[in-house]
Amino acid sequence: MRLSRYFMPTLREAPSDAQVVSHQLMLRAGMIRQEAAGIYAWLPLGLRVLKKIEQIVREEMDRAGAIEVLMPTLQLADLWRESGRYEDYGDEMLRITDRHKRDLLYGPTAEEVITEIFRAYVKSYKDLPKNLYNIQWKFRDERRPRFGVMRGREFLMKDAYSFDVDEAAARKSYNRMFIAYLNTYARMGLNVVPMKADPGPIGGDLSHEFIILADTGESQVFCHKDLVEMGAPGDVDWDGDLQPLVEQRTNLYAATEEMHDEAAFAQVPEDKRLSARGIEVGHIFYFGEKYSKPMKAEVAGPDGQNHPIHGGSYGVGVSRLTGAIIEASHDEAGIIWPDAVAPFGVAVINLRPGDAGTDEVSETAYQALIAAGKDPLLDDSDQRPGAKFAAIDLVGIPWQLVVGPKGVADGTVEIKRRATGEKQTLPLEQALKVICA
RNA sequence: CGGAGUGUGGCUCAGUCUGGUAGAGCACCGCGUUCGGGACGCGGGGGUCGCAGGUUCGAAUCCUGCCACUCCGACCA
Repeated sequence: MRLSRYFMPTLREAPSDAQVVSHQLMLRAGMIRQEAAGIYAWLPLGLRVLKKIEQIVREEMDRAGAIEVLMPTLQLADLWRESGRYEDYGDEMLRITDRHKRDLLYGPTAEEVITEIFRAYVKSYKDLPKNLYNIQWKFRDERRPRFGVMRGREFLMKDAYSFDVDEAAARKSYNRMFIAYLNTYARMGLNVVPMKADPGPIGGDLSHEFIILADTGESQVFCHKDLVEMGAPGDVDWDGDLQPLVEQRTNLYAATEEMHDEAAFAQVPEDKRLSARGIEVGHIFYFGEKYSKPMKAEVAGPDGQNHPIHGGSYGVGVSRLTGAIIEASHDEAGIIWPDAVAPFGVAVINLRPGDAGTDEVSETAYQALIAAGKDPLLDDSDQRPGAKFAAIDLVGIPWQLVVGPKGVADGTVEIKRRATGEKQTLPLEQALKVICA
């Protein structure tokens, strides 16, 4: 992409509405524009990041055996009356009436819809297990939206739903998602810690929040240090026994403030106790027959009788992650994108557009990087060098390849790694090798 | 939903107390000098001062009502 033809409206100063750093940086980098409280338009740069995060989530869901569907944003109120949640959900649910005076709602989640779909087609235990997910916009009319896209009213969520014949089978489905989540966040360059969450009315131990550690996180969290460094399992035998991998994590102490047990935390060796700030970026739970019973999602068992299925649901806040990653990765100059989610892989900065030498070298570099699949942004804009450096630092592109008249005269370019600030002056061929390594 | 605050060009803000021709910086347009970490000079364009009433000869400014947004708290991908 050539910056001169792109739409990347960066701001020198953050709008005063924005208080948290990720929100300020997203506005300054021209990623989003607020249209109403908790409702945002995604501008080209923001959309690129959002799509990359979404794609990572999708790939890891697919790898773990989940199947993608797409459910509507608008749902029938009658379905929610059936599950008993229509009245319970309260003012957070955005209720809509169509021209026929039919009650609709903008989905805050999709247990009802997916259960309706499932029960229409699946009738036998032989068809289980199944895990269906979608990545769709949700709306929750929060009392107080804040923190930019981290607590918007409209947000993009991946929500997966598992269907199993009994609790033991549901636990296996749960474990697959548990591992898939670890892999998902690791690919985004995040340190994530699964923490025991309030299981709600169902009880049991099958509910975890996935928390990334960031100094500006909104909740206080406590955990065993080893969890942070443990890394992700990667590809595993998804049909095998995942319980040991899960227990390797759940056996170590980890809890958010609400679930914190000071006595249990005191059992953790002192040098392993970590008390930090965190942001919730995922939540998984098993809810048994909560929806299948009232909504009659049943399959025939080997005994020939119908049994309600055992369900679980698994959420990832996709739009929230854009903000959360920034909270975890930024400096005074701006955003520092992990390579996997960066809007562009590298910025080629032509310091003197119109100069035959810099134009030629920039163009050569740009074409080579396109060919290498590095998705480059060519800054061919007519601005002073300082402004260009500041803008590219701000938007957080992982690599900068700087083409200036001085370098062209000695046959070199400068490359800079955004995360470390490390600079190298090299002939173009070598610079490209370093970036493409 | 309780408490606090803010609405003035695209962005940051001054002006409001004490009513009297709407301002600055950044951004934008033109010309010139510049050009390796957010340059400088000269000239220019752009604002129903959140909305609606009211007071007044006269309202960004005072009064009333409403709306929007932000922050703190209780609740949440």
